[in-house]
Amino acid sequence: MPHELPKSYEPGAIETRWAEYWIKEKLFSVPTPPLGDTRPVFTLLLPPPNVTGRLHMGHMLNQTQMDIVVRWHRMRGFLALWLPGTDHAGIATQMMVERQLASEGKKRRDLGREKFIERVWDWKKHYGGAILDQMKRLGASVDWDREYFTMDENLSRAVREVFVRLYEEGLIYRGKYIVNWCPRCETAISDLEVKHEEVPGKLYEIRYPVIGSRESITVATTRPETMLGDTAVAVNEKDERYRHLHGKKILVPLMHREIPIITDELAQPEFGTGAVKVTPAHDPNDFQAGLRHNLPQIDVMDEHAHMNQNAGAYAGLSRHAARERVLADLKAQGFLVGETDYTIALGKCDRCGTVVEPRLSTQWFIKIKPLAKRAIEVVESGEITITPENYRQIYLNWMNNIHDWCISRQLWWGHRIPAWHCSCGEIIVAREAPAKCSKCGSSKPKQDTDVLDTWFSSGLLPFTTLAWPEKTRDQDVFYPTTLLITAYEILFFWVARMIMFGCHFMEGHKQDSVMKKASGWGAKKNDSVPFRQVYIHALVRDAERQKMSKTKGNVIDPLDIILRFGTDATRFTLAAMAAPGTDIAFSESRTDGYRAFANKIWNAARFMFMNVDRVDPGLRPVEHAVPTAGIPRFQASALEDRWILSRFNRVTKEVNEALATYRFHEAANRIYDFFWGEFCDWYLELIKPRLMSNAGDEARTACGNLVNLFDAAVRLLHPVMPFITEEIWHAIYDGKPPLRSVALASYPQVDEEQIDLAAETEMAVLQDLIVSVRQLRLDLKVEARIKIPIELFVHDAGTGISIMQNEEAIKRLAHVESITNVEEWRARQPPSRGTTRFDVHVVYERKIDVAFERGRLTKELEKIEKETINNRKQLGNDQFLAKAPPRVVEGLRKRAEELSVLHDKAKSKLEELGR
RNA sequence: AGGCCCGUAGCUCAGUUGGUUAGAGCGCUACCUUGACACGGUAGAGGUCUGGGGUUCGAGUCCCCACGGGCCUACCA
Repeated sequence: MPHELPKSYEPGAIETRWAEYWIKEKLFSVPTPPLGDTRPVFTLLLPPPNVTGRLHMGHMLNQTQMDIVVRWHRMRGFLALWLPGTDHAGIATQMMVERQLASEGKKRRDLGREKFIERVWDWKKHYGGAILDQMKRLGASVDWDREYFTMDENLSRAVREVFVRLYEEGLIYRGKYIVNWCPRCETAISDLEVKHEEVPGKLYEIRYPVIGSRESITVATTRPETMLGDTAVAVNEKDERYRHLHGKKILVPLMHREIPIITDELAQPEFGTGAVKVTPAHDPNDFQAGLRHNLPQIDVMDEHAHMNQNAGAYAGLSRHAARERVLADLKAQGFLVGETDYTIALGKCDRCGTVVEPRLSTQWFIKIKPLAKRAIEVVESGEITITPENYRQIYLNWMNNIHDWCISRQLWWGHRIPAWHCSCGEIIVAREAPAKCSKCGSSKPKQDTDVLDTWFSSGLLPFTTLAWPEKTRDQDVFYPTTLLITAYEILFFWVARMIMFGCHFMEGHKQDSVMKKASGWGAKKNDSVPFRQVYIHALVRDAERQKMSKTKGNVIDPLDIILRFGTDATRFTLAAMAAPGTDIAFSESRTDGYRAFANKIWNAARFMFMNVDRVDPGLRPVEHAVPTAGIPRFQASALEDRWILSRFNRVTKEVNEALATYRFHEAANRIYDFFWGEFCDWYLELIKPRLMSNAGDEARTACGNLVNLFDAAVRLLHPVMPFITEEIWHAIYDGKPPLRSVALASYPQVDEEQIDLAAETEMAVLQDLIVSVRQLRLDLKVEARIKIPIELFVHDAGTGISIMQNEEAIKRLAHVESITNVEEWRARQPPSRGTTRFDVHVVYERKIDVAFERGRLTKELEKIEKETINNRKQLGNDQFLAKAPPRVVEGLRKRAEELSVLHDKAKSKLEELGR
């Protein structure tokens, strides 16, 4: 038998099968389009997950949204390129391999740099692909032929090129500054990689004796151990209390070092004692003050944050131990004069949680202001739009306060800085290793040992993945990328840096003008931007709204959810909950509900096939390879046909609009309501008699409509639920589809001609009637099997005709034996119901529950009266009539009439009961 | 310190520019194995939209304050 679908919906088997098929068939591979191609183009760069990563809910949400958008564009005829790849993740990957080594009792230095890097590549080969394999399970429609890794040779070459150019332009410099240092990772990290945490601490007051006087000056500090490196004490010039001490010298307790008292704005009279110790080698503010006053920089710690020989007697102690010892000694010698509780914003390494140490060291930096300038302009001018809009301001605020970016890392794994140091002191920055020093001619310049911050290379991806610095056809077509969908967390890390680099290195770039225009970007002036739109997605929290974290143990594993409910249901959940700007509290009950939705679709399909196979086994939908409006071959004769066709078109319109504005939840909900609430609940029920009919072509036509409608609905849903729709779509064509995948079929578009307001209104009245009778039946506790007669009064001829024409449907769906037209008063006899269009009375011998019915009616009447009061108040208000739009006033007037009718009915029925 | 977001039915969430009667899923209640589906069908109960002011003809929606919850940015010791 054709069209066979298993009896029950089992997502697991279906999904793995299609996921493999899509990859095997290279369905989503996009070859370079030829010159003269006029198609619209859509490019999306996958935010590269870490090679060390495992799929989490954030990825899942991110990828679901991207896949929806990409599939939608592809089905609308766009040349849709989605570029996948992974990030080499310097610190994380190095940590991973170091851990592996540790289990063998080895350290990275035992192996040496080269061997270590070999190990990392080994590791990458074995475990690095995990997250991409997981992506494949999600059905992500990426172009696997273009998969990249940030350490690939071509991308590495581009990184060197960028570094050299920036250096030559004076935008990269090297210098000795205070940087954030992670003593565990043994590397510098950028400001962004430091996470601040408020912890209770103490503010210590230490007395420094003034030389040549009996006086002393008291400073406040949260880090007493750094006093060992103090080279001054600062007071504010305006502070009268210390005026007499200007120019005096003081003695650093414990170290017996003479240091000056300086006047500097660093010291604020209101805070603490108004005097502050200055430790240029251990605090960024003090560092700046030190430069202003030409103070010595005494570094008292080593790279592990242990005290060094400059710390005198404290050498060898950890910073924590040193603090204890220093405090004890100060106390013993009478220098510690106070300690108060104080909340400290402690900086910790984002990666490993170790307390970061501000450390004086020589690093490479990017002078960021010149790059930021253009990155601000393109957002301000709207060349790049950011959704939701509040992130635009956040971006601009950050950009306007940006600091230079430390890009060197003391790691082994990463892009090694293309600078060579000669013994003569010369530094040669070059694309390839120089044979000899350009200054002294020495033949052995050594390459800088540092590597670049991982974000340095990922910031280049929008163009380096398109062959930059070469100029290629791909670049002309696919750059700028169209959209970036990502998490707020990396707005600064990544998004901002891509914008800066893109605007800088792609300046003057022009996208293929025909394709640009076809894609809808004709009005955009700037093609140097890395993307035209940014969509920031929500954070996925657990059902209790808590942020998921490993330490809390509340992490929801998407693969586990997928295993239990299917990928389609999981995707649908995330889409349906993804209202822009709001976090998602993921709840399994929702996913469970959407699995039921998938099951509903499944069974509706089985029902369709059952009928098709009986009526016309060769029946196939009209092929829709090219975008067509509405459902052209749908033969709308009966009311329900016109109605469902209209509803389909309306929903199609809404879904397309929702997707265009990233309102994923709206798109998902529209489809859900349509498919279940309208198509299954009403349409299928209404056409059952015709499907079963033996008369002429009736069943054949009904089947034809059904198949064409179902096919269109499947295409409408496909971007959100790719697997079940693929399965059913192939089944519709009995395994011999006109295209290799529904993903290549066209996306439904609205045909305004097929929107039929009259049919929708007429249908609504019928639904009201059927529901009214059903309500009465339940109120009267009529047994389900029993059919009952109803008596009806209609208020207008149109309704009368409509009810007559659809008599059989009413009888069947409301379980009615006969319909008799009666006078109004009779139709209002309890038990009855009514709307402004009709009154219906149910003929049933059993007495109604008078008390219950009275209660119900009283409640109804109250509601009507309440609304009536409100309604009259408004209509009686001249201001309202004068100022409100006519549409609203008209609506209220119409409602007033309805209310009066409804009021009379309820009232008279109540009186009826009273008798 | 500055900024952002949230508080709507028992639970999880919608509610685009302020406009008529505030919605969905899950859960709950009653009835139903009607020939696709019990992962189902039919109907129902359940909300003074956190509280208090204000703007407006009109506020869940805009403004202010308070309370509660979350997040981000920041070099004040």
